[in-house]
Amino acid sequence: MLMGGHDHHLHRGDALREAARERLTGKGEQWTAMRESVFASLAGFDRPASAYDIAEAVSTALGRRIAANSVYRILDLFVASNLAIRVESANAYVANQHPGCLHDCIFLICDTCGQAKHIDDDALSGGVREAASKAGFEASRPVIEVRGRCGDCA
Amino acid sequence: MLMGGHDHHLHRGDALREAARERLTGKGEQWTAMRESVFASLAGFDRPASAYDIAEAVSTALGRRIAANSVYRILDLFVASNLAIRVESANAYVANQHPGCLHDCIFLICDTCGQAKHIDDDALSGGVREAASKAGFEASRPVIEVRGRCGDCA
DNA sequence: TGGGCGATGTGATATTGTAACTTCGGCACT
DNA sequence: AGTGCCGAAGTTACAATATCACATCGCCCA
Repeated sequence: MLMGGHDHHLHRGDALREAARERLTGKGEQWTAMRESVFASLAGFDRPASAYDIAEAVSTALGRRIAANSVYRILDLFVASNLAIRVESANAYVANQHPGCLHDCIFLICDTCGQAKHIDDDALSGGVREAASKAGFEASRPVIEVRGRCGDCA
Repeated sequence: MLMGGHDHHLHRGDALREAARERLTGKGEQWTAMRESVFASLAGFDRPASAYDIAEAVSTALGRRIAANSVYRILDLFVASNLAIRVESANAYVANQHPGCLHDCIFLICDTCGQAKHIDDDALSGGVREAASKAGFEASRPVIEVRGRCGDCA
């Protein structure tokens, strides 16, 4: 799972949830039961999940109906806090595996199975930022995604 | 408007429409009045336009109601034929200024004014494809977009 | 005790995207 | 001319995604 000699702060399961909690509380935000549920649900998917997917999963987990807009609120917070990343070309979200580090991530999304692989390549993303800058553009959020077919589905 | 010594096949107005027509007919597809209207409308926007924006513009231009799903059908065809490109992070479309050439384009989308600037950088997009390939992924459609603030809005 | 405030609940609605089926119009063949 | 085919476009319905406005709850604290 490790890419390109990049081995810091990669979390799973409880450790990931704990890292997320620390990250959020470190920014002065609360780590509530609802937020924990949403994060756990998001992290439990093996592919990008829509807000509605998450709403349904959380509803099942908690045994009561959670509306999508509550999930959106929390996802927006997560994205702003780098706990989650929005996959634009899939209208969906994934949990960030290393919430403490800022990266412009690159996603490889399989059109066949729907799985998304996350890679970091600071040279590439830096190049994109630089190209934007050269065009007189102040880049705040690069979106680099590749649609195609993953190795398993090839 | 020209970027990086890239000066081929850049069209505007009637010339662009003509290039689009040739491209489409060259692929064995028809260039109908409806498709021409949709293309003209799309090309007339100075920023990415949603299918509904286009449906409304075409409806006004033709004096009768055109449903969004008709526009979607045509936009899908345009995208498949490289006459238009979908801006994933904006759920919108732009006309391709040089429909004859295949590029993995890069869009700089201003969060303030909504304008999108199109740049080509084959080194960058090639790097993205290569990175995907190294990860065992068969890239069919890279999506490289940068959200931020344009020079005019800075 | 009650006022402020952030988080969440709730209902409504807007926007974006698809599906299924019908109708239209040209074209080839008879 | 009549007939059948086929792609384009029309029409209706619906699904999926996203936002808005406002009510409520719990907590801190003045």
